[in-house]
Amino acid sequence: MPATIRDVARASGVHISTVSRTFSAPHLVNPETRSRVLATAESLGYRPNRAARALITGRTHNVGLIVADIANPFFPPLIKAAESQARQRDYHIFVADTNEDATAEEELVLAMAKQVDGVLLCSPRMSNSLIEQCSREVPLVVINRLVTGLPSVVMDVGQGARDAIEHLAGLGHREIALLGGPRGSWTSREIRRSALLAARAAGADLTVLGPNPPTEDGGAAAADQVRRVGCTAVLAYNDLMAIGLLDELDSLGVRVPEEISVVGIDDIAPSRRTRPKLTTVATPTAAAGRAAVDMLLQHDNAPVARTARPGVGVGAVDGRRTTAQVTLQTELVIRDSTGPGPHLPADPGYAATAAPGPVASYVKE
Amino acid sequence: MPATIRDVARASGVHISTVSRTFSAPHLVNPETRSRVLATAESLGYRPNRAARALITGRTHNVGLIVADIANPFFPPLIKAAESQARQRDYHIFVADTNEDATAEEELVLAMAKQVDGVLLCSPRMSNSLIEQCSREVPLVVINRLVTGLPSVVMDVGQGARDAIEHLAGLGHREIALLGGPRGSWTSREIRRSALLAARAAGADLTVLGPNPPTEDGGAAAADQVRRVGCTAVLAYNDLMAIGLLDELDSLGVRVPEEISVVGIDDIAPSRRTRPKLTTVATPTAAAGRAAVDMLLQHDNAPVARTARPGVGVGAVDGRRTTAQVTLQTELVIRDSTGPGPHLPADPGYAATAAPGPVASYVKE
DNA sequence: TTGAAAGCGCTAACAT
DNA sequence: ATGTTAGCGCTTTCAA
Repeated sequence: MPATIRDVARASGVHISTVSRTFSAPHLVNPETRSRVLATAESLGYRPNRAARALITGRTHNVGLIVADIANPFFPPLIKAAESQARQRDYHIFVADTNEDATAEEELVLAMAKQVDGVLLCSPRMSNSLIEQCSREVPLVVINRLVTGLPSVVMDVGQGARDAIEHLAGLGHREIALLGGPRGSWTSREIRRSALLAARAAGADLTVLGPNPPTEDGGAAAADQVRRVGCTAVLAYNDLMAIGLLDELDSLGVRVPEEISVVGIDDIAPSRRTRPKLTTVATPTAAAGRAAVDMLLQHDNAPVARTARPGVGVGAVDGRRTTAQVTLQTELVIRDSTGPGPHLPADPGYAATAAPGPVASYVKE
Repeated sequence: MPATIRDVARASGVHISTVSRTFSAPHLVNPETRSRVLATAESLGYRPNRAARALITGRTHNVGLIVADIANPFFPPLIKAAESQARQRDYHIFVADTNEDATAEEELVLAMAKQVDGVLLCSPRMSNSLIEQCSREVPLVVINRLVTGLPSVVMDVGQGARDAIEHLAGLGHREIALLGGPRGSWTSREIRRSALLAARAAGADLTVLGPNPPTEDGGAAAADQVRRVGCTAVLAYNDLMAIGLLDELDSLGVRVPEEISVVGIDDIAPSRRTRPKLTTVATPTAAAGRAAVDMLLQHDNAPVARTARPGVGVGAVDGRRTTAQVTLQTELVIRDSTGPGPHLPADPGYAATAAPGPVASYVKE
């Protein structure tokens, strides 16, 4: 039986609305009264019930975060950053996992809708039109997808894929395979689009494989295919797949980077410990989490259209959300899983860059 | 402006209480009326507002989960399992991160208290008495700590530490170091207690180092100390520290397991990819997450002491929570980071077990 | 089987 | 500066 606003009012000899003001509009209450109320509240262990408050203010001070797989090492840094940013602004965060299932996404958004002020939708697999539909139920910020009309945060994987392809082409690779990601992934399409363009520009052949599940197993399963297409370099949709591929190639006795070069995308923590260490495109996931929370809450400060009394107050404030789209830079991190290919020009400059060893150009975020 | 119960009542020509019953006590409403109400609700996209419902029922259908560090690979599988289990029972889960800061724990529990039906407190660093105090504000299930009077889920790290020490002693190690975990960790104390006992029984010396931060850096930082104490084997508080130690020993040119054997605890995903592959004690983290949710919700089915009308209903139901303590088994996973020590008996049986290579006895959960 | 009415804890317009 | 009052969306007695 936690203390309510009424208990505090009684114990400090004021009306409940004075107690209410003490917490939600302190400047409207006499300093002396305020400190008295605060003192009794403290002694009773009173804390305003946010759910009750939300019922009338329309602000829950909660945020939803939907990801494909909590245990995928790509997400925890993003979740952590989002949680931290939210808490700093006194928001709590619901986390949900779709298990890579597109149909679970809509259901989760709808289930959360009434309890949150907005939802961060991470790497969605559902269609754009369904996303738009969801956004009519609850404010949405989309991460890792560009949806016109909706605020979104994406990493520039297009640039990243281009950098990766150019890196490989510069090393003398002309036959490159792209391990595509899961169906429905905007990031996967973007990588593909950009990689194809870059390969053409560099005079290299790009064979697209997939779609594949974005897991180690997915990468491992693609190893056979990779060998069959006769490429000398591979760009994977993400590090997890690249790591799986690395493992499987090792089991098959294929040497990396001597026989095949491998590049990942994301720069998750384990990628620094593979043998050879993985060359990859670092994506600023923590920054993305923070940015998404900021975008959501920025608009969340404006009072919501609510009328405590019928006939009073305005109609629906047509939330003029500036639907900003934020693109965060990526960075190619050259480690040891990429080396010279068959067409390496006799240019000592390239050879030096290609030499195995930590020639990393690395910038975090 | 989402549809409310009133909109549905109006549109289907019944009183709001009938709509309410349709959702919370369907058997009390005429089948025909029910399907009509359901149909209009569906067409209006109506979903009961859980916060409003909670206000009167006292059940939020939310659960809090507090961990030390979301990005620590130990936690994501636990979070994922807990979330999945909770959702299956139609509960949502708040996740919060303390950043390994003991003082943040209490604040987080209190901040969540009103919005959840209970909190899962993971690997707490605060004192038992503070935990008990928190448990008066909100039902608690503690994970990775035994607190008398409170339901808790622990992994049997005592057994795990013993297995590890016996494994090392059996390999002929007599000088073993224990890399202690963070201050305030029950698990760390438990490992220490059990490892000391096992070492004595096996006739080995155990040097305890620490406390250390439970991170790769913490493990790396301890490498110097490890060399100075002149041990031939190390048991680390967790895999993260073991991995950091492995890296640092490699940089220092110390060969593992030839010069020093290393054992971790947890069996997090990256431990399968270290070179050499890490011998470790597997802890069933996913099972722990599920068990904790089950324990919390099991008691949560009983109606809460609430009176919709003054004078009616019973007083406080003195929640007779069966404060069960669940202990989950651990399992030693022998990989390649442990090998023969200086006192290895000339027993071919031991030698075989100690031979490098995957002699893994591995059982997941 | 359904309707009426009270109230969960809180905020906000209005009155004083 | 404080009190009064209505009501957020919902459940739950009680009466019909």
